[in-house]
Amino acid sequence: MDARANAADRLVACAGCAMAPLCEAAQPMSGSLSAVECRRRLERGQVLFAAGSRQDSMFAVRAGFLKTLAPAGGSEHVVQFLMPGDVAGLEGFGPRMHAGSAVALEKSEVCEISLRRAQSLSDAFPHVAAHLRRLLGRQLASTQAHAAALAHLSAPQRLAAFLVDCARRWSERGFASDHFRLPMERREIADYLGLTIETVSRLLTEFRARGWISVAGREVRIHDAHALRLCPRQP
Amino acid sequence: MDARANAADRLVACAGCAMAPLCEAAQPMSGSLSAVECRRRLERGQVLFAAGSRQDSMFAVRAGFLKTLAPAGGSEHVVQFLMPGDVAGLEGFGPRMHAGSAVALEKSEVCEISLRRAQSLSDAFPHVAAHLRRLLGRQLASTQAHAAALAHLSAPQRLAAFLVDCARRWSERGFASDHFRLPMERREIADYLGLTIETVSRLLTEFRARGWISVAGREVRIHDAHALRLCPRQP
DNA sequence: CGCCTCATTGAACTCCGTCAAACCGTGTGG
DNA sequence: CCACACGGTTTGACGGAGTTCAATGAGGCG
Repeated sequence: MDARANAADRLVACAGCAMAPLCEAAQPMSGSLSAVECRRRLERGQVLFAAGSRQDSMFAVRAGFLKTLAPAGGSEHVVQFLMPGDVAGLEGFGPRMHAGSAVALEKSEVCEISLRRAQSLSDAFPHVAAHLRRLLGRQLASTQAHAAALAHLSAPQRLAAFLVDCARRWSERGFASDHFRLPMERREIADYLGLTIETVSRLLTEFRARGWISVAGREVRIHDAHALRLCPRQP
Repeated sequence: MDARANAADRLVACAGCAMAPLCEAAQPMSGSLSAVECRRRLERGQVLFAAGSRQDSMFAVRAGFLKTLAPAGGSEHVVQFLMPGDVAGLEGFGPRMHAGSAVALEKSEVCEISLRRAQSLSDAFPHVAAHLRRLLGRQLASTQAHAAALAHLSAPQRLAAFLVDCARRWSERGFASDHFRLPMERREIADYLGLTIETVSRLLTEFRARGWISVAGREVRIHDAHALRLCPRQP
């Protein structure tokens, strides 16, 4: 069951992977099959890279889920959740050091590409360089949108937007658009949204009572995405 | 007076400009003096680029101050303030369209570099491509840090951190490290920090009452940066 | 089964937003 | 020059959204 799920994830991983152009560019260049130098398997809770550590690689999620954390006044804060096909470690392009860290939410597998490799591929293939810039630009735009949401949206609006966003990203990978699993704890959702676990829990039951969603543990089904999107300041 | 201030800004602009490597790379390549194709003067309130418009340039602030805005549920939200030497428009590398907009806070001047130009310079000079990646990576890291601050810090902590950050960036450009001008309105500070004007105003007087800062209109002097950094949840 | 972590629910509190009024600096026109 | 208007800022009083504290319920695993 778990193995089958991982296999299914892998199927979409390479086709829709954000790193695919790098791998394709690398194929005719060297004997290796792709730009990926090694794959790493991660157990739940295992750290892929830690804040402050030297950055010499970027990563593509091949299977499973991860979270990335940014330092915030001594503590750390969840800044994004990574699905298969997503990329981690781009923010380390700046100071050559990881500003934040990445941790597996469940048994996962990532493809590692060394920065040297990425750099030489970029230098050899302009379209790879452009692709990396696009990736960075997209991630920057989405992080800005997240900051805007934290600053301006009420708690119900934030949670509703989060659920809709999860469904969208999940369906973009070829899965059901109205049914998905939240692989992270409530605590991590709350952290990501700048709320507390209690508020998240209360709002989920609120949404369920209104018939907008079904929640069973970490399984979520969306019944009325429209209502979630229009979620007013106080539901 | 205004002219003198602008002149002073320009002096640091090129030496410390984030775009400098592009200009230096372009010099021996073509007859032009730099990578900059045109300079644009902006009046207070003038829009440099708008969300949804086609992106074909990036910009370096040469003089004055700007704000960048991200769309947030119909409205817009201030995601950063740009000082001379800062760069705007990188988030458009993704969708080839400006996700957000940029507006001048006061009479300003920016250097415009077309994306085509940036691209060809990147392809010709690997170190320019690496520099662009660094810029994007840095901006990504700082936007993540801002999101973390919005999610986790109390109102006083956010404002204190903002003041300290302004002082740091201002001093990095060679100016006084304890004395600067806030060129934006209270409304824009509040927007950036996810607060209201009233809260910002109240906290500024609070900080002043504690002797941590002096405030006279938009002029700010920091007396106790240490206290600001340690600013507890309720001051 | 017993223990642990995670999740849910309830009640009291509080920070901060909302509403409202006063204040101030600047420009404008009589 | 003064009166006035106007946008931005400050200050006060109040209420509510969301946190905090606390207790209970529900799975997961040895």
